[in-house]
Amino acid sequence: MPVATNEASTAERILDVAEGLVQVRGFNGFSYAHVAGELGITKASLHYHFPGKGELGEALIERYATRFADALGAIDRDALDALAKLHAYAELYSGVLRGDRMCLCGMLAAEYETLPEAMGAAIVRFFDANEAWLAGVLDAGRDDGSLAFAGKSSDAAQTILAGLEGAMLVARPYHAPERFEVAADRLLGTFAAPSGAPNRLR
Amino acid sequence: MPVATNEASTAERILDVAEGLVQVRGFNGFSYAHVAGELGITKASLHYHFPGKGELGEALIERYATRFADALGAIDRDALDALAKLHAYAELYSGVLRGDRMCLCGMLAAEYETLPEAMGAAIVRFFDANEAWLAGVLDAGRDDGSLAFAGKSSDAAQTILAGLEGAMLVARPYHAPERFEVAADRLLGTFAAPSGAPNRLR
DNA sequence: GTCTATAGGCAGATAGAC
DNA sequence: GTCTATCTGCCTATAGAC
Repeated sequence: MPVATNEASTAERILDVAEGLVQVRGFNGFSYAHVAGELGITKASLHYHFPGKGELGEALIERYATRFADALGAIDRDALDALAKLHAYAELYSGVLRGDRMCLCGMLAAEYETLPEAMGAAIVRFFDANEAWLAGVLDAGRDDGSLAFAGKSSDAAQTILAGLEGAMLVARPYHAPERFEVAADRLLGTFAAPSGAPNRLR
Repeated sequence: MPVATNEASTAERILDVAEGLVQVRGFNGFSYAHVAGELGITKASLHYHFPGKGELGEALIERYATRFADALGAIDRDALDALAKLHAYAELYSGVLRGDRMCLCGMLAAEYETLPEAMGAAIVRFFDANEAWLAGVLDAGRDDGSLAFAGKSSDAAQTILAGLEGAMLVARPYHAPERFEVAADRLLGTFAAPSGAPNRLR
């Protein structure tokens, strides 16, 4: 069992730097030289930890998806009402954008056609997991009357995911995170029940 | 004055091929070699028409924006009601996606941080023009009662643009254009006036 | 685990012949 | 306008010493 320490492992630090680079510049816009330079090690050392760029990319998505799933679990544990959960979800994106970054998987979705198959599959799994969580929140909210919307919750979940990813995408060229907030609030506002309070009769 | 002909000029054919490559693979995912190969000419010839990749990129956005503006003008001339105009606007995106392409400027927005300044500025102008047109349609629709929404029309326009760009971005990894339709219809549905008919009292 | 050294390929770009 | 030939630089990746 490894001893607990404040120092992150080299592999973790590589992932940290690479993650930032991909979220800002894209998978085709960063290189081993970028990562090695920022870490003060050589390109050859990177290949010891991640044999190729594809494997590094897979590890990046894997870790990002796990961290995201943990954040969704934390939102669930806070026992907020459905609308507050949706806003907490949007706040996750907001934090990413304030770091001048795009969602990792949103960025990779743009480059999808140039990526190794394994990375593409991992991206789809990330979106699926997010939509499943959103659909659960939407169903619960409609059941207790705190949310109001027509149609399938899975369709609504797709709309929310797409809206938030798009809001990040468009906000970045403006260097204006508030553009994201405006679009996110509007989007989520369309799901609030008219009364504003849960309907206790259902 | 040049004689009219069915043959596109070499510069135009370069733009055609490069446009497709950027919309599928991104600006950092295509090369002069790709374009030259598909056209059956050499890389050196490309440099005669476009001195550098940056200039080619600028020309790409310029032409794309002009074509988009023309399409918006055509929608205006069809004298549809506001909601129909919004759906016609979404249909523009739909057509791009059915060609397995991302919106050119949506793709470039992801890569924004790696692009020459002139390209970045042109991308912002594209988004600005789209939002201005959308805001005009939204204002007109609210005035004649065919649309209903709260807040500033410019904020609503941002939400629509972001939602459609995001819906394209997320739909592509699924190779499922219908995912776009679902999100787009839901998004635009939130702007329809409750009665469905124009309010003649305003 | 990290290094030096290097391979082999592809990138964007230029000079100059035709 | 398009070509051949070439340059320089960066890319991913590997071999092998320490």
